[in-house]
Amino acid sequence: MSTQGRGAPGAKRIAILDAAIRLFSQYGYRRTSIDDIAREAEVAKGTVYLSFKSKEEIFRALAETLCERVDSNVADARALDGSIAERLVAVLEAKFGFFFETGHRSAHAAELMDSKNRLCADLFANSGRRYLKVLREMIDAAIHAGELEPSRMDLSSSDMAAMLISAAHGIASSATNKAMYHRRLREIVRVIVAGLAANSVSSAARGA
Amino acid sequence: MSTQGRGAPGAKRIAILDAAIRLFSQYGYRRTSIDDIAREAEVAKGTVYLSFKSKEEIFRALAETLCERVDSNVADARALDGSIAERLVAVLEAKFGFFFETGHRSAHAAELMDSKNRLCADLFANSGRRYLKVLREMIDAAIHAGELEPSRMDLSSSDMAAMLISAAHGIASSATNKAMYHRRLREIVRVIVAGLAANSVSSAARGA
Amino acid sequence: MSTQGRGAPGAKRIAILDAAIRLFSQYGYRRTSIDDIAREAEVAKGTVYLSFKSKEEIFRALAETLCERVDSNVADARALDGSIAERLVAVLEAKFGFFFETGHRSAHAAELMDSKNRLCADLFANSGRRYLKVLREMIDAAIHAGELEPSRMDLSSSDMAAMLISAAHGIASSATNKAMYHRRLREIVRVIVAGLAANSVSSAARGA
Amino acid sequence: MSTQGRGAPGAKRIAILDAAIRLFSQYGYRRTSIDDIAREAEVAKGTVYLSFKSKEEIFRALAETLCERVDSNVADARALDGSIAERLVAVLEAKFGFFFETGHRSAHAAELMDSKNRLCADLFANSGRRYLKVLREMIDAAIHAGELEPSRMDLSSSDMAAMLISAAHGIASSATNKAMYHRRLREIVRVIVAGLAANSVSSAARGA
DNA sequence: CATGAATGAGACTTCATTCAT
DNA sequence: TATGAATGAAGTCTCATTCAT
Repeated sequence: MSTQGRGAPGAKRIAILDAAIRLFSQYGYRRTSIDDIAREAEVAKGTVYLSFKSKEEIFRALAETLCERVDSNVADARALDGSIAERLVAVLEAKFGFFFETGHRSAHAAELMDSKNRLCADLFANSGRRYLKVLREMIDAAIHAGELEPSRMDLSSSDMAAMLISAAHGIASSATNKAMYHRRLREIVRVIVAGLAANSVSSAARGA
Repeated sequence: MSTQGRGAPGAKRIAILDAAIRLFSQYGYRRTSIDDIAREAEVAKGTVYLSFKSKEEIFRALAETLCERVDSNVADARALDGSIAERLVAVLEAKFGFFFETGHRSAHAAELMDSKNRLCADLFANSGRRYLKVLREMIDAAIHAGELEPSRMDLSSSDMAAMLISAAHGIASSATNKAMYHRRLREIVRVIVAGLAANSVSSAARGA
Repeated sequence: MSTQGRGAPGAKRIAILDAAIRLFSQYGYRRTSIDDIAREAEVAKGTVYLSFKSKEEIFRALAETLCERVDSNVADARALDGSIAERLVAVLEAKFGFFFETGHRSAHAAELMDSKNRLCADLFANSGRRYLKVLREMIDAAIHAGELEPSRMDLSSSDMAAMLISAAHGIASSATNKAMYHRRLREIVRVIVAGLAANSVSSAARGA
Repeated sequence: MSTQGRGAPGAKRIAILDAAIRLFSQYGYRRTSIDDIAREAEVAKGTVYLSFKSKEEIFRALAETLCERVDSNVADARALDGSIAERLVAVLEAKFGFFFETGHRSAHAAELMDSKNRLCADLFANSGRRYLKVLREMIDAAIHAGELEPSRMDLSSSDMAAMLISAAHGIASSATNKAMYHRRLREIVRVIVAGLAANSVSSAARGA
């Protein structure tokens, strides 16, 4: 703390955000006190209030950072090559993978991105809308390319997108580490794609 | 002394649990105070401590009650007739439907059944294991009956069971009311069943 | 504290108010912490919040009590006999005498009744209006009785009432104990009455 | 190093004092933070501590300045011509008029000159003594000149001086602007002078 | 059994003061 | 001389838990 001096501007702010995401993830928002955050960030309690007006604002800042990173990850993932299933997995993982960033699924990570969260409902609602659009466009493209045909099950591309999001979300709740999450996500996406493939007689379904 | 005996023994206890589940669902565990619960249950604050040693114990008792009800619901649902997809939907809804019991998804209902919850991890772990077994048995039966063939996608019946649970869980997070939940659950179960059907050429896939 | 048990209902509330008025008088509102009040009242900090929702509410309750007592004192004083000067002194002392109730003028007592105080401006404004009316009525009666004639100095009975209030207020600021206050108040009232007597040739002015 | 020397030495100190008196007057001592003062003075917070050792010292410096200005104003006022009443009004206004310097009575100006203020009790005590002496000398001169005769009401010239001070002080508490203050001060001084005139049969009292 | 007044640890936030640059 | 980031004591308020009645 003393060693960095005026080192990087905003270094303290970042240290505080880092500490906050660690603690919020592990203990939840309410169980994490400003004192805890300050101690973890190795700054004084008052220092926290130089960068953030309130505890809620720390949360919002975290949420913003998260949304930005997710948007960026999603854009990268979307540009990858591969089968529609592979690409969907990549894009879904880009959004939900951060749950496991610290190595294993953190008990309260979900709280951070709970779209019902009153502290940043607007933020996540916007991010969610953008994301849904991305998925829908990918699915529409795959429909045109003859890879998918959700209408066979009376589903629109929006329905399918929502289904994939729910599935990825649900898996994040039960997986305990990134590898497990990745495997299960791949499995369910493959199954859903198989279920909604253009003619399920082809490809994976038939195996031949 | 005067009021006692009037109701069934444990009437107060039940009133407290009822109040607690209402309040926890709506406001969350931390934001609900013992005072709130006592007021909602129309007993004195001290009375709460006659039935429960601590706030955490109220939570555990609630969790136990919930698990029992889920077990009972699941047993009922399992006895129903119908296609494998229909029966799976019924059994999944028996477990996750309580999210919407009050009419619409309560903001904090998930918290109550978060298997990561330190307050009753053991409880939910056991309940979850029992439930997984039920699903696996249903799936195994369907495999024997030639309705399902998850191995075609390199999945065991356990894998498929876990996949369905994740899917149901994920949908509960995004649906906002029971009707929406039911529709989406049916959709994803049908898609998964289609993807893992014995020969996907048959049934839903082919339509014949 | 333990000895009074359920003794008098509201006993704690009164103890807290007593402590508060002592401390506010001596140290001022801002310099007195809730902890101080609780310690002085010999209750726990939380106990204070059973009777009062906030520190401001303690202040308001104090102000209300004060206003009521002043109103009552004023009504009593008004009923007394004596010369107009004597009766005015009594009525003025009924309102401003509490400054010295604890024996000597408390450093911050004025703050409690500062009509500019945002915490109870309404309270004091009303009390002040009632009080001004009382004085005006007394003065009007004395004018009709031929004892006073403020119009000789181009003053209305309202002007004279305001003048007396200011005088009493100003004296309260400089006197250091009740005896001194009483003496000075009598002096200035006698002088003002002399200055505004019906014909200043008479009575006190002439001495004959 | 670069900016220094640009202004007069002590320019910053004066800017800080100016800012402080503005803010203390408007918000009171406790509600005004060093940050506020620094911002209002357009210097950095640390700079405040180059000129003043503590917040209290700012207050003391302000009080000193105020006392000096009052002394100077009083000396000027004393030199004016006019009746004894007019001269007393001028001298009283010289001391108490600053309450309204900003146009209207500032909510917390009184706090600055509260003689009970522990931060500068000595300062104000001395200033007060000097001021009392001035008034007493004026009154003594008027007594010799046959204009006043407080002894008729058993008052010394000191008593009369204290009475005038209290009156002026009390009026400052109730007046809301300079015009109102001036009018009321004139009224009460005229009444007091009438009450203590050499022979109240004369002058204003008789009108003839 | 039932009550609710009482407790006190602990939460969030403010702000006078210091100090490395 | 000037800066402003950093500090931490202190303040207001909440709430799980206890206990005398």
